[in-house]
Amino acid sequence: MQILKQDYFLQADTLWLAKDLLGKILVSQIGGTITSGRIVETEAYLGVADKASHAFGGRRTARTETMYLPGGHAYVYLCYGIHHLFNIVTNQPNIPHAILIRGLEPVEGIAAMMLRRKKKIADASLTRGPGSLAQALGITTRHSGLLLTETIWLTEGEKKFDPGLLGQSPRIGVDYAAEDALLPFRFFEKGNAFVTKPNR
DNA sequence: CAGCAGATTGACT
DNA sequence: GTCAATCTGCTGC
Repeated sequence: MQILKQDYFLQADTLWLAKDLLGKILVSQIGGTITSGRIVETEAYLGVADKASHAFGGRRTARTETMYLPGGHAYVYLCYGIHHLFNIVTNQPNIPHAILIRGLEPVEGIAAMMLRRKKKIADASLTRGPGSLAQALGITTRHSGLLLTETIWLTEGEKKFDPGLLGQSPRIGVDYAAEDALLPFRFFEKGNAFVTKPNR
């Protein structure tokens, strides 16, 4: 399977990238195990001008510093003190855009995912939601700042994403972002069980 | 330095 | 439907 190179993540249109990532495969090789899934839900965060972004207004902290790296790096942060949320840094250096991966359809290593998620049944909750899929793939904050080449990387999907199934909506959980909370920067595959609600 | 809210999830009423 | 879990970083005393 063709690995996506860093050039792909350096291009400037983060909204286009968020759409284009649907159908691509996210792979991790952590603890000697390969786990992977097909991306079915993303959200774009447009850096300094976006009130919902951690980098709004050019904010820099130890946590957000990785978003200022060139596209193609991982940005992982802890939410509510418990959940590790995986983002892909996009765009040129010092433009802190990122794309949050919110839903995955499992492809490889389902048994390993079930162990990590402490689940006896492989239902949609295995990799639905940003905290869930990061746990299933073994991704934590210690992977933040890694280039997406060896431990975590992306490949082209087996089949092309069907544009007729593209759904678009405001982002989830960003009500605090005032008028930017209404921006339709969430993209998903309509009707897919591994998309958080609303999924139509 | 205390208080609070957050790009969430899962357990429980 | 409600609510607790618990780390990061912002606000204000």
